[in-house]
Amino acid sequence: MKQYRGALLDSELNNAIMEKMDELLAQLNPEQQKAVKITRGPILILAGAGSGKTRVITFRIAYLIRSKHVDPKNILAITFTNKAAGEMQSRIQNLLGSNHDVWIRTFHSTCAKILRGGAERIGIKRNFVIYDEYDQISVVKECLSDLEIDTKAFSPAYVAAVIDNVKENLAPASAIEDDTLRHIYNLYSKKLSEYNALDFDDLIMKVVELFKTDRDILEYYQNKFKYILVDEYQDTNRAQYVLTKMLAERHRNLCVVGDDDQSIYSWRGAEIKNILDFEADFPDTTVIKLQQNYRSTRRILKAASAVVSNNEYRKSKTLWCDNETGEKIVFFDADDSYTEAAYVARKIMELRLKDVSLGDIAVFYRVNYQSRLFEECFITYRIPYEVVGSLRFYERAEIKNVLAYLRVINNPDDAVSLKRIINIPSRKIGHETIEKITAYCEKEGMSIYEALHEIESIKRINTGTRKRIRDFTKMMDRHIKSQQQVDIYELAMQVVKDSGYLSSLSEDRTERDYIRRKNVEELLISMKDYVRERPDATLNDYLEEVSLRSDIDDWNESTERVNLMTLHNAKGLEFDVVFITGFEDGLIPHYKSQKDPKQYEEERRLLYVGITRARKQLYMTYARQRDMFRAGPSYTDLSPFYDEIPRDVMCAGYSFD
DNA sequence: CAGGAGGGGCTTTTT
DNA sequence: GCCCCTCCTG
Repeated sequence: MKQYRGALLDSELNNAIMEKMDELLAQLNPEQQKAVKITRGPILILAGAGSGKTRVITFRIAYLIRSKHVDPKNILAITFTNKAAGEMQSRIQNLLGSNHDVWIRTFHSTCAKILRGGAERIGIKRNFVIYDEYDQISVVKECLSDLEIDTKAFSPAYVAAVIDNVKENLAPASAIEDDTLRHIYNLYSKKLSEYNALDFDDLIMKVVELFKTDRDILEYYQNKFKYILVDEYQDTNRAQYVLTKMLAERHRNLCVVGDDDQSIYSWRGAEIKNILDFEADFPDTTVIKLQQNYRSTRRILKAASAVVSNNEYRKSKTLWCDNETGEKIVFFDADDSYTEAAYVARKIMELRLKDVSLGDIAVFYRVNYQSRLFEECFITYRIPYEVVGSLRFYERAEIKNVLAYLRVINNPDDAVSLKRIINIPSRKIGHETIEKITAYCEKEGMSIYEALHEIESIKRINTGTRKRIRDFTKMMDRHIKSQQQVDIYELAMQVVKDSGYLSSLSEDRTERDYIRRKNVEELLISMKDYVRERPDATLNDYLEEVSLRSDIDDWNESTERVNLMTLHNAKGLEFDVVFITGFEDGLIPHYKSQKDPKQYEEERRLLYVGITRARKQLYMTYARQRDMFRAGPSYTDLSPFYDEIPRDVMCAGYSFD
């Protein structure tokens, strides 16, 4: 009887869900419906800007679960940022009205999670640390100095780029033709494994390695992920492509979504050919093109299409729309960058009087340092603003210092972090001492942290220094022990107090130190929140999350503030009013991208991305003079892309005085 | 041997 | 403008 009632309720519930699903599907155009309903086999969804992509993806996942009764555990959805993942997570939750176990993650966090489970299989310890680009540069510098290579001949940044390139393409070290670079690469790899650290690209590469080494693990994930969806497919690199292919091989229910016109990460190894060649890779692919734009006015769309149509290397498609004609694009030709900023500020004041919400306005620029002028100007005009990016919170020195302490506690082999904090605050343990310890490590084949415990056996260190090292080591050992007993917030609190770091920041009276202290406090508060939200999380979990967090993730959309960000950060977002600033030759396109035609086309796509973010009104500004930091003001030329925008959708902005 | 002071260098975009 | 490296001082 009971069972019968249950079944009845279930079927009622099901009917309600099916009705709701039908209702949802009715909101979609025929192409979008196809994109939701074709669930089997490989599918390529070419989703033009503003074509309702996010909606299609979320409906698709809801449809799989509700209408096709797919277990949420069997779905993997890959997004470009954690923020996009979080948004998708909550949208699906809203659609389904309950929690679900769909894996919605970035490539990097997916891989980190897989490695936490099976890394030991390929000789990586479970508590590995993830190195960001600055940590990576530190290791490269160590390598260069160990090998006595002049940093002028091989700049650390260049070497890091070579290393990334090799890994992004899953190439073996032997593929590096230059002997010196190959040696550096090998030493770099050796150091990372000694430090029990992985860099960003390792996360992907090591998972591929793991899958090749252990068929059982691969099969486990192949069976787990019966349905795979990859968003922003145009921005995947070779390693990510191989990984995706491995995972999808068994069930072949792979849906990739992207827009070749919005591929803007080739410099990070992204291969636009992954999306262009998808049909060749999977011959039975269903191709769906979403070409109706629901976002922008006709004029904005016309400008965007005209610009991008100058690219050779693309799948041909035409975006169209039913939307309003809209206002003309306003182009403002400023005498210099200060006038440009003032123009933007005064326009924003004007918009504000017309009841445009500040949160619906965005200012885009090509490079982060352009934000400074706008910030200064907005402060004088009392315009609330928020900078997304630039000085990233987790990359600030004081934040990295605190995290470095925690990283060492979590993984004492992490030499980069250990060297970072051993003399912060000053304990009078300097370079010379570190050098001696490192030499000892080499000889004895141990980690620095181990060597610190044998400090008495290391020669030529004076007694005072020895004592200070003993004190430091004892303190760290204490924290390593107490790690299990207290939560992350408590631990961090103890560490910043015990190490003297917090008081070292409090002693100084400069404005900067005050800001630093505030930042550390902010970090501690965020840890408290983290502990409250995820009481079971380990220190390792926390550090991983922080390493993979980008700052667009923390950005809060609904605030009443003007949004300032780079064109790259603007991807995936939309605003009523958009300002594209610095519309100059050398910035858009960036001067470093002018020689290579492929890169030049990418700059055009970047502009395309910027233009298509605007719903109602677009402003573009150009400064005839711009301060190139030290060299004083220099004269600029208008962007060559200016001529690609049809004259009839544009008009000149006026100056205010 | 640590750490401050001063000079040279360079800055695209970021998971 | 700022950061990093090097050299010199204490």
